Amino acid sequence: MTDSNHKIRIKDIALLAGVSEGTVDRVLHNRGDVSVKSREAVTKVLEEMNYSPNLFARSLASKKNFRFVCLIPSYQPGEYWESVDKGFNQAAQEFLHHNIIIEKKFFNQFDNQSFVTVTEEVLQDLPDAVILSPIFRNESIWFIEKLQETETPFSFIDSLIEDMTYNTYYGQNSFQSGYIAAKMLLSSMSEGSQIVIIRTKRKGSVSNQTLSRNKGFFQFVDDNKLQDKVQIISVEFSSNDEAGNLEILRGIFENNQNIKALITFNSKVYRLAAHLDTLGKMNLRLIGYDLLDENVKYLKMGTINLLFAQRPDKQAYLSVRDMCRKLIFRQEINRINYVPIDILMKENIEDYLRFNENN
Amino acid sequence: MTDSNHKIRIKDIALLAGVSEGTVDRVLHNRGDVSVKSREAVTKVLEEMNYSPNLFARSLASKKNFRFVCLIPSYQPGEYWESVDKGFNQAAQEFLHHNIIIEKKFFNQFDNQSFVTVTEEVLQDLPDAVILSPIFRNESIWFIEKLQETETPFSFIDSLIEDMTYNTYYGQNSFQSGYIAAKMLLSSMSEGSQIVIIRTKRKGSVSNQTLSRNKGFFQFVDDNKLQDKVQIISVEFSSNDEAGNLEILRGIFENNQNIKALITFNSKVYRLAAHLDTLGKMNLRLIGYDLLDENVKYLKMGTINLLFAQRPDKQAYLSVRDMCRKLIFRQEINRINYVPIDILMKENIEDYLRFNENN
DNA sequence: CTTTATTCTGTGTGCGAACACAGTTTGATA
DNA sequence: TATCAAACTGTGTTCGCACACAGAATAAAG
Repeated sequence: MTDSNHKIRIKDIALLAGVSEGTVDRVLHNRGDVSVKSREAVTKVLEEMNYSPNLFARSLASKKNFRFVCLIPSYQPGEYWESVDKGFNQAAQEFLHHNIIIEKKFFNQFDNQSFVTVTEEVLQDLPDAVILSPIFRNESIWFIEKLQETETPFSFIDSLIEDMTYNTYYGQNSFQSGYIAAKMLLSSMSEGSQIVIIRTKRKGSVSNQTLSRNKGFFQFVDDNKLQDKVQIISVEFSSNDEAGNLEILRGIFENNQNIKALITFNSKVYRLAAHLDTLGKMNLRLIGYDLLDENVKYLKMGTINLLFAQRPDKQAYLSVRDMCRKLIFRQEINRINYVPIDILMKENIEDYLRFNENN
Repeated sequence: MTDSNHKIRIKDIALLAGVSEGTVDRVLHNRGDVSVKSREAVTKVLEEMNYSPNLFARSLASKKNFRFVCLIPSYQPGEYWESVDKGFNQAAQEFLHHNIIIEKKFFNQFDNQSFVTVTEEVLQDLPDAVILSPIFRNESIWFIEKLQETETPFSFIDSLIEDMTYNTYYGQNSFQSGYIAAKMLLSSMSEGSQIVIIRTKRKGSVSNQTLSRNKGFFQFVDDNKLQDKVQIISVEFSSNDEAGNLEILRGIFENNQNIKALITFNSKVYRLAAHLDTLGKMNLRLIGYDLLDENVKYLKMGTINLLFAQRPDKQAYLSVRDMCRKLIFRQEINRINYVPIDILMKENIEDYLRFNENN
C-alpha cells in the first residue's frame, strides 16, 4: 500500500485535473453540468489518487439534516428492548454531528393497534429513513408499502420480512442458534435422558425467532438421529400465570424421573430458573436466550448454564450507521447481516458485558 | 435527558457569557490570559449548557499532528498477528482525519534482538504514543522505562507488564479462558478418560498467555476434584519438527487406549488437527485457541470442535482509539480492558467471522 | 498625568468540503 | 452576425473550532 489517500483534498484533485474545486465537487456528487472532458480528467485523477473525502469536513459543511425514525417496543428495565434502545442512543450521540437526528417511537409489543397508531404518525410526518423490528407482520407490511410509495428507505432489525426492499437487516440466524443450542444441550446426554422444552404463547403475535430456533433445534435432533435416544417433552406455559406455571413444572417433574435438561426459545428463561430454584432442582442443564438482567443473574448463580446472545445494541447501532453510509456517504453496504451467536457461560459473561458496555 | 448538548457552539457560549469566542476558547483549553471574572462567567455557562465540542470541527481546525508507533511481530498470512495488524490498519484509516498517523514497526517474534533494534529506532525519533505487545519481557521493560523518562504514553495489547504506567491494556483474561476450556472439555467426560495436553516450547520466549491458560485449566480440575476421575497426559512438542511430533503423537495413542480429548494452549492447534487427520483419529474432542485461517479450516471440517477467540483486531483498534481519546479528546478511559472469551464452533464461526469483517 | 509594561479580549484567518451564485463559453437559431 | 438559452466553470461563503495577532483595558512606574 502506498501512502496515498493520506490527506488528499479536493483542491489537490482540482489542481491535478486542471479544473476548479467546484468542478471536482460536481463530479463527486454527479450533479451534472460538467463537460465530458472535465469529467474524465477528474475521475481519472480521483482514481489515481485514491481520493477519499474528509467525512467530518463534509458533514460540517453540509446544511442538510436527516431525521431517522426508529420504532421499538416500550420496555421494562432489564428487558431485551432496553439494549436495542441503548444502541439507538449510542448511534444518536455519535451521528449527531453528521446532522442526523434519531427520533425514537415506542409502541406496545402486545398490542398491534398501538403499532398502527405509531406508524400512522410516522407517515404523517415522513422522516428520511425508518428502522424497525417487524414484530407485527401484517401491520408492518402495510406500513412498509406506504414507505415504499414515498421511497422512504427503511431497515429491519431483529427479524425481517422477505421480499421487501429493505436497506439492511441485522439479526441473528435463529435457525442456527436453535441448532447450536441442541448441540450443546444434547451432545453429552446419556441414553434415555428426558429434555423439557418450554413454550410460552405470546400475547401479541407469534415470534418468528422462537419458531426458527425450535426448527433448528429439531433439525439437530434429526441430523443426529436422537429421536429415540432422548425423550423430548414439550410444555406450554402461560404468559402471565406464574403460579400456574410452577405447578405445571412440578407436575412434569413428578411424572418424569429422568429429566436432565430444560430449554426455552424465548428470552424469559429466568422465570424457569426461578421455578427450578423454588422446586430445589439442581444439577439440571438449563439453556436460554438473551442477556436480560434476570437471565444474567441466574447465569452467574449457576442455575442457568448457558445463554445465547445476539448483540441487540449492535443491531440497532449498525442499522443506523449503515443508513448513514448509504444515504449520506453513498457507500456500499451489505443487505443481510447476521449477528454472531454468542455463547455465554458463568465464566465469560462478565468480560463480555463489560466489553459491550464500553465499545 | 434534555436535548441540551445538541449543537451548542462556542459562539453560543460566548454570547451567553458576554465574552468573545476567543475567550471561551482560552477557558476551554485553559491556556491562561483570562480574567477571573470572565473565566467564571464562561465556566458557568459551559456547565449550564452542558457544552460538548464538535470533535470533527476541532480536529479539522487543529494543526497538531500525532504520530503513534505500533510495534507488532511480523507474520505469515493467516497467522495471529495478521488480525492485530488489520485492527491497526482500520484505526489508521479511521483516525487519519483526526491528524493521527499510525506508524507500524515490525520485529521478529522469535528474536529479541530484532525487538531491541526496533525499539532503539523508536527512541531515536520519539512518537507521541506507543502501542506494543510486550512479548519480550525484559527488553520491553527497558524500552518502556525509556519511554517513561520522556513521558511518552504507551499501551499494551495481548499481554501486559504489571506496575508500569501504561495507558490501557487490551487483552484476554487467559486464566479464565483456560478455566473455561477445562470446563467445556471435561464436564461431560466419563470416568477414566484420558486427556492430552500438548505443549510447544516457544523459540523466542515463554508466553505468559499459554502459562495462564494452563493454570486456569488446572484450577478447574482442582475445583471439581477431577484429578482422579480423568487422567491428564502432558506432551511436549517440538516447535519445528512436525514429522517428529506426529511420531510422538502416534506413540501416545498406542500407549493410551482411552484418549477422549486433546487441547493445546497456544494458537497452533491446526498442526495437531492435521496429525489427527493423518492418524485417522476420529471422535476425539479437540480444543484450541485463536482463529488462524488453518484453525478455522479444521473447525469447519469438524476435526477441531472448539476454538476460543480474543478479538485481536479489536484489541489493536481500541488501543489506538483510547489513545486518541486520552491525548486528543481528553476523555476518561478504562485502563484494564478484558476482551470477551468468544466460544466458536462449526455452527457459529461463519457469522462471527463475517460480522467481524464488516464491523 | 503621562509612559510603559502587563494583563486581558476581540477579530480574523484557515482547516476541507458543500453549494449558491455569478461569470464564461458554446452552439443553435433568427 | 447578433441574440440567447444551455452548458459549463470558478469564486465566495459557510460550518465549528483553534490559534495568531492586534488592540484595549488595567496596573505600575515615572
